Parts: sequence; C-alpha cells; structure tokens
Amino acid sequence: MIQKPKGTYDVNGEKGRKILYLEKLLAALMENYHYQYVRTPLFESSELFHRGVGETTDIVSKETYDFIDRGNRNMTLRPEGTAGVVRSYIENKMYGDVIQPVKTWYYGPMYRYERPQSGRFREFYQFGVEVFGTNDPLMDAEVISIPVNFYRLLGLKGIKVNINSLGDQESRLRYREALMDYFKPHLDSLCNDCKERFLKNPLRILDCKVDSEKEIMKHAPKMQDYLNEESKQHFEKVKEYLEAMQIEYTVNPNLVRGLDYYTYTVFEVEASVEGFGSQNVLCGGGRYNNLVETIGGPSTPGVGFAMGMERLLTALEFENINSVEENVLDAYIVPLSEEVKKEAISLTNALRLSGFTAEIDTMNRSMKSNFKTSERMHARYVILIGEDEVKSNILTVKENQTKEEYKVALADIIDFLDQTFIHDECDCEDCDGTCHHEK
RNA sequence: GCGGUAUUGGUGAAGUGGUUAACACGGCUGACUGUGACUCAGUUAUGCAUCGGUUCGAAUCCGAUAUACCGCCCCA
Repeated sequence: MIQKPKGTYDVNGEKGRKILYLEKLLAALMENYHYQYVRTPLFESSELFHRGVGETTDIVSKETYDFIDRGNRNMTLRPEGTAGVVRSYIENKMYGDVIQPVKTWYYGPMYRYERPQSGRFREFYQFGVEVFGTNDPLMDAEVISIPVNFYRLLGLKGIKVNINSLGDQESRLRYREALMDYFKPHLDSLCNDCKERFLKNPLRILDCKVDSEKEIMKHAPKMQDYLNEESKQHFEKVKEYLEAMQIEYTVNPNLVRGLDYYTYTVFEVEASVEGFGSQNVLCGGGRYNNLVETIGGPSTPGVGFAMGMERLLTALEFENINSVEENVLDAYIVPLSEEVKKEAISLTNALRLSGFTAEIDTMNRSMKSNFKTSERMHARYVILIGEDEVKSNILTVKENQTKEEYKVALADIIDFLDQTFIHDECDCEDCDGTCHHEK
C-alpha cells in the first residue's frame, strides 16, 4: 500500500469541520483588525530563505525541502511565511501603497524536514501576520493582541504572554559580544548543546533547560543592561499599550527566539496544557526592522507573528473546547422505488436550493437501514416518496426525534421545514419546542 | 542528526513457535417485500506493516526497511 509521506497527515470528517471553522474565525477576525489577505507561492528561490531567515538557523541549514527545477533553478519549499511575504511586499512595491502601514495576514502550509513528534509535522499549517511601515510600539502591541484575542474568542484558558526586547541591531550585537566574553572561560561547565550554541547563537544559551539552574547563568550579563535609551523606551511603550488592552504579560529576559531577523520586541504566547511540553508555545513573533532591507527592499520596519494550527487544534482538544456546532441534516429523502427516483431527486434539489441541507439515498438501502442511516446523519426529518406520494402530491414526513409522522402537501414542504412551532409543552418526550405538535 | 516504544479486519483487541487467528463493537442480508427498538439466523481478515532469514512448522524468534507515537536538538 502507498502511504502518506512521513510527517504529513490527511484531514477528513470531524477534523475537517473544525479546521474550516477555525479558518473562518481567523478570516473574520482579520477583517475586524482591517488586515489584508496575502498569498505567496509555496516554493521560492532558495536564496530568499538563506538571506531572510538566516544561514545559521537550523530551519535553513538542515530542515529545508530543496529541489532543482527543470530549468536548473534552486528552489525551496517555504519553511516559514515571513520571507515570502516580505519578498512579495518588495516586489509589488507595497511600500508605495496609499494606505500605510501595510497590514497583511497569510495562512497556508509550510515545510520543514524534521523528525516528526508531538505537534510537529513536516507539512504543517501556519497562520501569520506581517505589518510593514511603522515602528510605533502600538503596532507591536496590536500584533500581540491578535493571537491573544483569538484564543480569548475560542475560550482557551491559561494563556500566557511572554515578551522581551532584543533592542536594535547595535544593542543586540553589543550584548552578544558581552555574552561570549562572559561564557568563554566557562565553556567546559556548560552542556554539549550549549557549546554548540556558543558558536552558532550564543543568546540561546540563556534558555537552556539543562544549565538553567547553574550559578554561571544567574550572573550572566542581562539584555536590559545593553539596550540603548531608544530601545528601552520602545519596550516600555509596548508594555503600556498591552496594559491598555488588558493583556497580561510576563517579561522573560531569556526569551530570544531562533530566527536571526528579530529586533526590538519578541514574544511568545503559551498555553498551559499539562504534559504538553514545548508544544505549549502556540505562536511566536516579533519586530524585524532590518529584514526588508536585507532582502533587497527599502529600509522599512516590520513586525509580525506566526502560529501553528496543529498545536492549536491539539490544545483545543486537550482543553475539551468544541466550538463547532453539530452537523445537522434537515431532511433525508427516501425514494421507495426506482420509478419515483426522479421525483425524489427533484425534491432534494429544490430543498438544497432553498437553503436546507438535504440528503438522498443512493445506496438503494432497505427501509430499515434508511431509517438507521438517517438517524446517524442526525437528520431532523425523513421524507418518504413512493407511488402513493407521487400520485397524491402529499409527502410522508417523519420526525426523527419524536417518530411522529405527518402528511404534508408537496407545495407546503418548504414552509413545513421552515417553521418552528414555538410552544410551551406538548406530549412528546424530550420536547425542545420545535416539533410540529399543537400546543 | 541522536534516542525510546510500537505496528494483527471498518473499530477495540486476544493470541509469545504447532492444524480453522479468539472475543466484542460496528456493517450488511433475512425473519419483517411502505416504517426505525428488541430478538434470532446468517455473513463480514485466503491473513498479522514490508522484505529477507532461522525452523519440519513463524503473527510469535532474528535482521533490515517503512510508518506512527514519545523525547533531545530546533521550532509554530
């Protein structure tokens, strides 16, 4: 049997409904925030990611899906969304758009050649936001508010916002040097991973799980001491604006994030699912004021974030949040013989056009199994069509919940399905006030 | 890139070298040819992830591969 490629997954059934629901909710939220939808190619020149994301990151150095196309071009399946959106911003000269800042959102699959594990796939979906053209700390706060509000809307509890500031490029470089000077004589006492980090990305030593409790860590130079005045003020404003939106946050001086392009604000939003581990980080992002220029555009500040849909879905499952309403079927139509099939399909079609969900038996099921099937599909009504019904133009309609049977003229069926008799009570069991009984 | 565990019908699974792969749920058909429950009777894996090996004999032992799940690294 041919299996799906490692680290991929199929979507079907209930999961499909959940995903569509989340996508709809996200699109509506972005409408409220007044962001525009952008879509960029799934593959780009490999060079874009090398320049944009950074050579030293694992994402680019060992996790990309690369291929050479038939025209001998080096291509890479996008491992993240930002680089492509920035490329598109520059190529479409959006820095010249009449409305500034340019606020965009995207959604789609990303590809990383990783070992699959809990909440991590080789093909995974990210929703993200990128805003170009303003350095106002208010924009940092607005971007942070998007995932927070989204999780609020979904009813996800225990959301934690971690923020930090890396300062401008100059501050960041000075701090990096200070860290290297500090750790260099103590390298032997650090774990093997940290020795690696020392060479590749010294800032990451700070959030090492193994060494975090050691004395050396506690006395390491602090980022805050290396921020210049402007960077400090920017960070202060971001915090004030978050408070104005009643968004609680924790300043985590060890939060550095993996991608090379961040400057000033960086943040992560965490869920608090027990035993969820690193999966608890539902989204992350920050400001990247040099990225547009690095990729070849005019010097333009930017800020954004990305969130993984798979983790969100798992977190919602863990928290038992099921916001999707049950799939209901208004009518299940049963043709009782080959001769009346045309009338049955005609009715089905008419109902569908009128906005009802309608299903018709295409398995030539027995009467018994049709009723069973209709129950499984959560059909409210079963409509039987046989010789008698066709001759008389009076349909036999059975209500699944009450097992009550009605005779309804063909001409009145839409009205019948439309109306709900609101009443105080009736004789049927479990009456929910929408059955067709008299008071 | 490194490590751990697993893989038997549509589903949950039993089976740890010996004929026919247990049991349960679900599905389908019929008793009941225009009415759903229940009951009863049938039926539902020529096969135990794949390939190779050991053996008179393998779902069971060995090896490789694939995939899944869980960690590390890294990240969303």
